[in-house]
Amino acid sequence: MNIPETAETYDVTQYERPSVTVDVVIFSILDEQLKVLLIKRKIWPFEGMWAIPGGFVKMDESLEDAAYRELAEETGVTGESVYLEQLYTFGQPDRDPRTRVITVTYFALVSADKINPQAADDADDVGWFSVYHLPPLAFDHAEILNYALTRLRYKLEYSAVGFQLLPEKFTLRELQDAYEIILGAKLDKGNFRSKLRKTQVVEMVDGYRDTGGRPARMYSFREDAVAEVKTRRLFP
Amino acid sequence: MNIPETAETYDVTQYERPSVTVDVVIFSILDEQLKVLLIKRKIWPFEGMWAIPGGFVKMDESLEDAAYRELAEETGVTGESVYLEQLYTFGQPDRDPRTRVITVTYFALVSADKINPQAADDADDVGWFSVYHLPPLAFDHAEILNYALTRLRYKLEYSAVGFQLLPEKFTLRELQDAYEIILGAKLDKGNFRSKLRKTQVVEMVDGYRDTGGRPARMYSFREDAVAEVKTRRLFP
DNA sequence: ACAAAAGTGTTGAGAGTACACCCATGC
DNA sequence: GCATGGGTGTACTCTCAACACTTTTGT
Repeated sequence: MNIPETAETYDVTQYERPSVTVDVVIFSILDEQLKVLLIKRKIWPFEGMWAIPGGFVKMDESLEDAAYRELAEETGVTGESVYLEQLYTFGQPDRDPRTRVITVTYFALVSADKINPQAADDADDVGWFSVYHLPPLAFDHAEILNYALTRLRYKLEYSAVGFQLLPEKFTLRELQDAYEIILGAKLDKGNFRSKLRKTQVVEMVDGYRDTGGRPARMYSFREDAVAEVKTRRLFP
Repeated sequence: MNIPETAETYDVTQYERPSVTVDVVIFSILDEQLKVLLIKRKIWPFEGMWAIPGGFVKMDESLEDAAYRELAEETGVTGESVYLEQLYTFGQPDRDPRTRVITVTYFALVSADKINPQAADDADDVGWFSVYHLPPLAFDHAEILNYALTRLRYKLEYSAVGFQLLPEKFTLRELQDAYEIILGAKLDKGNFRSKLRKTQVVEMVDGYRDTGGRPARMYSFREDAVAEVKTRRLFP
């Protein structure tokens, strides 16, 4: 071709097109561990290996709709009761041996009590894995998962997305446990609670949870709360 | 079709594919203002309107390579002397009237002294616009630009990307000016400098710049510096 | 000497952190 | 009573932010 390389001068429909998929890294807290949902591939390539759930974007659906669709197909969770955020787009030319596939990845936080396991076609082919004990993954999915985990931890530190992993009502200890599980570090109980009070992101609701000792008050997340903290500036 | 909706069971090559483009929001500081590079469209749709530079992703190049290519085509700037970061992927089904086009957007920071204007084909069709006085933009490019600006400001507050907008050697006043221009706020000279000293991201180099008063020492960015600040946590 | 811009120091308020202490329940 | 876990308070340290001050040049 001796037409200048300014793309826009071509007929857009003539271009060779890559495939586009949406992959969703679904996190939840199960058995006191941060887990991620994986599905076992049944076909070539990477047959029999575990992979992040995903699928092709339909021509008339938005990327976000496609992500919600994948989420619903695998967990049975629908609507706005989940946190869903676009993560990154991976597009190395050789990441899929079949053809050029560009994948737009999302990450989702789902509370364990909302998951509907029978939604998935076949139990044997769907599994929740601890993020610390992952099987070998298909494609570049290990890289994607690693990226998602980094983002989750980062996000957790300056916003209140952690609540999305808990049921409607929870105790402060349960909330702190969730944070400790994800961050992989112990937090100070007193400081955790005092800051929580100052930010006013939770409110006390009726009911107590029986534990080994004194019963714990139940709390719920305040929808109207400003759930972001002012970021510490590098330069003042 | 009565095959289950699990995408992977189909032949991947049979799927109808969207077009994929890469758009690059290129920022620089010119005339003491934060400016963005736009190009005037010559063809339908949005003929004659200004747009963010971009083009189709070739089948054998990575997304990042495509972004670097666009950057080089419009500014003449090549290699690692620019800051380039993936921003977000926009894919509303109706964002381009011609066909389904999914665009992976990047944002770039280029120092004014590196820009090579004659690289662009035609001067009339390329322009630097203040981010505060933008013309109407094609497609959803206003939304993209707005998103890029938010990210730039955000990024600036907790990392040292601001240096990418300055020449190799600069005075601390020039650095502070750059920050003030982008953030749209006055900063305290003393605090700016003392924090800069603590973070050790710049080092004094030979030479002085003549100003109205006492000559200013020249500084340069330290490549080995840790240019990220610990983010303030929502919960301790 | 004075203006102009570079460059440094001080100080009070508020955030971060470690840790100790009190409270309510079951056995 | 005592073990267990819930819940609060205190005191020290460090960062943040406003502002005053000193230094070096040109005219």
